[in-house]
Amino acid sequence: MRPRKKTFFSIAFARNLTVSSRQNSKSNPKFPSSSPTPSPPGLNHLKRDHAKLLRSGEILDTIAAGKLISDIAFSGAANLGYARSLFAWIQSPLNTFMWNSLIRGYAHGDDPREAISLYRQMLANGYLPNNYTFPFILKACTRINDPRVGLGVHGTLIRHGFEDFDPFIQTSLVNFYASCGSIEVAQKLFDRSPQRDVTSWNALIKAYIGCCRFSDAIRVFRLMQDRSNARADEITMLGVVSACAHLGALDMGKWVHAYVDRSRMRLTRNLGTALINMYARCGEIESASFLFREMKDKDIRTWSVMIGGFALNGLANEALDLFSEMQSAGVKPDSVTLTGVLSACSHAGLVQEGMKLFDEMRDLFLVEPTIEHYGCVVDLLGRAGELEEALALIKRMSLKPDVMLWGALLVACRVHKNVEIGEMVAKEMLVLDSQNAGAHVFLSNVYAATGKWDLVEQVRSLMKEQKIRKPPGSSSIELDGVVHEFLSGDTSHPQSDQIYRMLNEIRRRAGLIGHRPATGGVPFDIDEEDKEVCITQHSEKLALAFGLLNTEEGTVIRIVKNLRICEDCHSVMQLVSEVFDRIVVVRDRNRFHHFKNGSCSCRNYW
DNA sequence: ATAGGGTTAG
Repeated sequence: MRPRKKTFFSIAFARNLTVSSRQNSKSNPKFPSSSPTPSPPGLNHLKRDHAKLLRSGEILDTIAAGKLISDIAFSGAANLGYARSLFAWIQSPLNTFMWNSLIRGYAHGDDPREAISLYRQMLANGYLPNNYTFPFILKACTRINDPRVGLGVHGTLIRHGFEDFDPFIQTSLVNFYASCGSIEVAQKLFDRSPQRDVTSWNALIKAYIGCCRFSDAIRVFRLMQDRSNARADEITMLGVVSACAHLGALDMGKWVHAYVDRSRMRLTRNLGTALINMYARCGEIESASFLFREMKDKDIRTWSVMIGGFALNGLANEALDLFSEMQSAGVKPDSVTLTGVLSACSHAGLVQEGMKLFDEMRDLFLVEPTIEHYGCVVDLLGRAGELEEALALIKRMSLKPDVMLWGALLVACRVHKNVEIGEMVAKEMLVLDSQNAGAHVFLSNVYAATGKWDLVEQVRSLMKEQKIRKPPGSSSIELDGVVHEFLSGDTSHPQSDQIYRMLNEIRRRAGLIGHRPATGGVPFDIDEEDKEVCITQHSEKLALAFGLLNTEEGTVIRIVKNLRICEDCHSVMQLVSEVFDRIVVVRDRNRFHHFKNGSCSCRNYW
């Protein structure tokens, strides 16, 4: 704003602004509008409107003043202080619309708690909330980490008679309950919603994704197709594609891709990116790459997803090449991109490249290393056997190590069978999280492997006492669009007898060419999974047998596992790929293993 | 005069 154009009122108000706005409180208190920091976008225009209303006297008109407050409050979080001081200045009676406008602004801003405090003031001052108030305030409630406030708001809206008739409020409630983990309540409220349009369905799909119930998210999508007139839109598809990606459900994912084409939905940048991610997370890296090349406008996410996809599939060189290409294209890598590149290095054992990137992050890419980046590097060093170096890195970093970071080192200690560091790391983890199942299982396995049976008993009884259970190994495999899930030692599947017969057959044929199980007699055995279930019944083996039983010869068998694949399963998969002449693709917690002709794409480095 | 749903990560 040029100084000459300033009106008396805008200057007067700009002063007022410095009192209430945190942003400007550090700049020159006398002439904030001439301070070198640029005004938030649109502020000058709003100040002009404000000045005009003051000159004409229209500021006394409730509707005009309300509109101005609303415009300012929603013009960006930085202007909220301005809106609030105008609100405080208003002489004419306030109204619900003005309160709503401010609450909306704060609900979407940096400090949603302030929306709640305004809402309370509103009620305390005798203003009645209306149907618009509740979506705003519930938005704020989903963003703070305290369900009690939202529960209270729900109570208030019931008292005011707003429950079960307004679809906007109903959807806001679905989001709120989903945000605090009450998916059942969210589902019930959805069921009671009077009209379910595409937004209501999208909210429910997102609710299931939020609690990792991906199959249910897809089930909801199917219900939406079959039982409602709501037409899926781009946001629906983003959710469904994401669910397929998490599940590794390739057939479903392909179907969704075809659906997008068939319904002539535009393949937007977001949807394209989501589909690339889906293909990459289903192990179809060629399809991912093809789609990536097809896409005209890519953003940082598109690049990051593709780089991360190569990393996940163990294609480190492709990831690094694409990283260079991205920079040549003038796209600045962000924190997520670097996570992808570092994990590519870690999966391929490219220690020097990875360390170089890590050292350059701050200065060259202007990305401050986060605990996630440290996680990649600990993984990189640890997997390469440089456990001391990884430990030293954790010790000298300025961030406080979390359980995940120690966990990365623990995994490396297990792989390299390092008891000393491993024991120390497990104990560090238990300090941060005394209930951590992984650390307990590690210790118990270490003590068992080294014959310290009294200590084994101690850990075991402690776990039993505190009801600490490691999540069981689980593998899923998709057949004709249905995802079948197997737990370790599972006998609940209708085909269970056949599956176990097939497992015997696999063992017999593997034995013929010299395979011996990688445990029992092995002196040092500290796998990720509990020893309660025999490794011959690991979930990925059950899924493999199920796949062999139910698919034609030559069909690729795709398995997704929730934990890391164990050594014995890995070698069985290799053997099956040779003996049964099948391509087997396993996505474990960490990465892909593509088995073909008796060997694995990870080259036994994982 | 105002409302609800958004893809990436160890």
